[in-house]
Amino acid sequence: MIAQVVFNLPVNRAFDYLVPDEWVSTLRPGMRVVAPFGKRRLVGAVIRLQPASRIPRLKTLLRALDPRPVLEPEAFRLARWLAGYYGCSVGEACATIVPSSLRLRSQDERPAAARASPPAASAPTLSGQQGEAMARLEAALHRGRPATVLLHGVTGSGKTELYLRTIASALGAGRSAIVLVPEIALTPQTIDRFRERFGEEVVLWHSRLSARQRSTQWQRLLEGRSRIVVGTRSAVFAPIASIGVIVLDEEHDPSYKQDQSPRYHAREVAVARARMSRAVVILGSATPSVESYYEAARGRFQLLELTERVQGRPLPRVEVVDMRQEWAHQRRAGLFSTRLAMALRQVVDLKEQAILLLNRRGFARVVQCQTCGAAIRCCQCAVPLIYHASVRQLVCHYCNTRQAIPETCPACHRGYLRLRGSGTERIESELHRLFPASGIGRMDADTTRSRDSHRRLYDAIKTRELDLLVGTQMVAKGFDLPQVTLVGVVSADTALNLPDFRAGERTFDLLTQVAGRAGRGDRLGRVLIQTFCPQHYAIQAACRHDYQAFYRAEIAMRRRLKLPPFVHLIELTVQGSRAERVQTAAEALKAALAGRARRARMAILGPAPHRVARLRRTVRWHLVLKGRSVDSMMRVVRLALGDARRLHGLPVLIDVDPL
DNA sequence: AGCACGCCGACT
DNA sequence: GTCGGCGTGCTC
Repeated sequence: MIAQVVFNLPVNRAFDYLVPDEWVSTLRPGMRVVAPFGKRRLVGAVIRLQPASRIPRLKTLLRALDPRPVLEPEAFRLARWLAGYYGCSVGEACATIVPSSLRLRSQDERPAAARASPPAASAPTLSGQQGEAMARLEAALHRGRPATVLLHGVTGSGKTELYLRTIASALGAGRSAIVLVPEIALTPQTIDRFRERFGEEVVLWHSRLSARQRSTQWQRLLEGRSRIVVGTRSAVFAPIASIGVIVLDEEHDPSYKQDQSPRYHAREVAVARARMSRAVVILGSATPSVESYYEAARGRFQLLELTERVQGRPLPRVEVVDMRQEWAHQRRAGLFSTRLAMALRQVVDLKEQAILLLNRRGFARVVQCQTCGAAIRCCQCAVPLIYHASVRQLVCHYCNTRQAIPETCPACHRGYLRLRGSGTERIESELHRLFPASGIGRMDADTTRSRDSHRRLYDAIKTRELDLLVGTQMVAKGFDLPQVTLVGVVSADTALNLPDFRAGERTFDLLTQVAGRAGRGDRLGRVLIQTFCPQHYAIQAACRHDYQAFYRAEIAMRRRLKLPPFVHLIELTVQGSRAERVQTAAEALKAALAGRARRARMAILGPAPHRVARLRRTVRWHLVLKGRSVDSMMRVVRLALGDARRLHGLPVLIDVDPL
């Protein structure tokens, strides 16, 4: 017998192996095996068994890793879809679904224990609006056809309660559920609510589980002891049968997109998987992605809107501080406008709490020579180094290499270096200067490196150990802090001015989320947004808590510029060590695609140097393809790149629907 | 991806 | 005359 095996390699082919006689009767497609491959031994997945092969001299499989298939036929279908849509090999797709560190512990499989659906412990009564939405969700769930529902509800409108009830209903019908959250550490409250309601039925599933934890969870799912998976994006692949519902909470969150190959989006995978299992996808958000809202507007997704807040608490008052005027009057651009400084003073005097947002870490963004104007850049990446006062070093935010600040300018050897531009560390030190008696904390990637550090900071605010918290976007998410009465956005322009067509969407989302942190207690919250572009629609709409206004302006811009959701983009990046070779390959890639561009109805933009043109000494050029159909564009890409995804010997990275 | 083979430049 | 750079091609 011959086994066709795929490997976790950028080679979209299966390889044939002889199956040792001893396991002819036990080997099944979907099991992982160890196979000799050139001089190496690799773990691969058996995709097919057949009597013969066209390959003359076959090698023999070394051993099987699994007593039973870890990839069910449904998982294979998902793997094929993943490979087809995102342009990876079937082997890479299989490895994404079943990380090979995964081991099954025991061999016996007991049938799933029949259970009564759990008691709906302390389920609050629904508002009228929630009730109507619930009826629609029930209907969608029991129709037995795949569907996607976009649940658009302002913060505090009770989306989680609807997830819980839909899942209870699915369990009652003998089906299971997957709940995706952007990040475990940032959503402890959501997870607690699932635990409270469903207890042992819930397993946590995320990429940082140890091999042991993962195998325990796997076992629980396999035995049917747990039928709800809660986890981050990789949980969309959780090995769970007869799915009834897949929830994506905060569906607009960019962390649902994987940043390494295959660069899948959990939302797209969820929709594809739901289609295969006739399940319902619930996309929940207060600020839906433009893509999802557009799908809802054209009727591909069902739209459920929750406009009322459950406890009827008013949304906070949001004010824009026009920094242009501040500049005109003060003849300087301080970190805090007069209005923000006064508001902070008031918070401190009244012994309330405030959160400050600045979406940049470090102390100074640029270290620039006063004489020749050169900024100090990373020697491996084409980006300026960021000064971190906490470690007194210059840090590259791309490759993380560090160095001390030189005495004089390394370019002209004369100039005096100046720190320009602000990050969270500078805000923190400014707060210490202004409010020496207050407890001041900082929350960013640098202070939340260790395990639990996020929770510790959160607890410190909750217990009033801290009065003022400054941080990057992570302060905008998930917190429920009743004593916070003021939220200050130090600069709304940092997100707005990114060279990215989603800048407006990011800004609206960020401002809406952070505004939701103010006034969750009895006192009315106040939000101050500092900006040099007070008229921008994203800022204006965020001030009025008006998603519709934002969406109308944004979708008009997307339509006019032919951007997603009106087209799909595919980004192709060529990398290599030698600049000329990379550029030549990128141009050759364009030429290879150009001949078929018209038939695939796609436009080719570039080639151009990548936004970060050099990363860890690797030069990068990219092309962007624009077209209505990913399938037809990917067909052309596959023809141009061949099986190995290389051009002129250089690897080409494929990013479908880049963020 | 990794590994070998092969073909041209600077060293003992 | 060899060591080693990377460009090319293959792995059942």
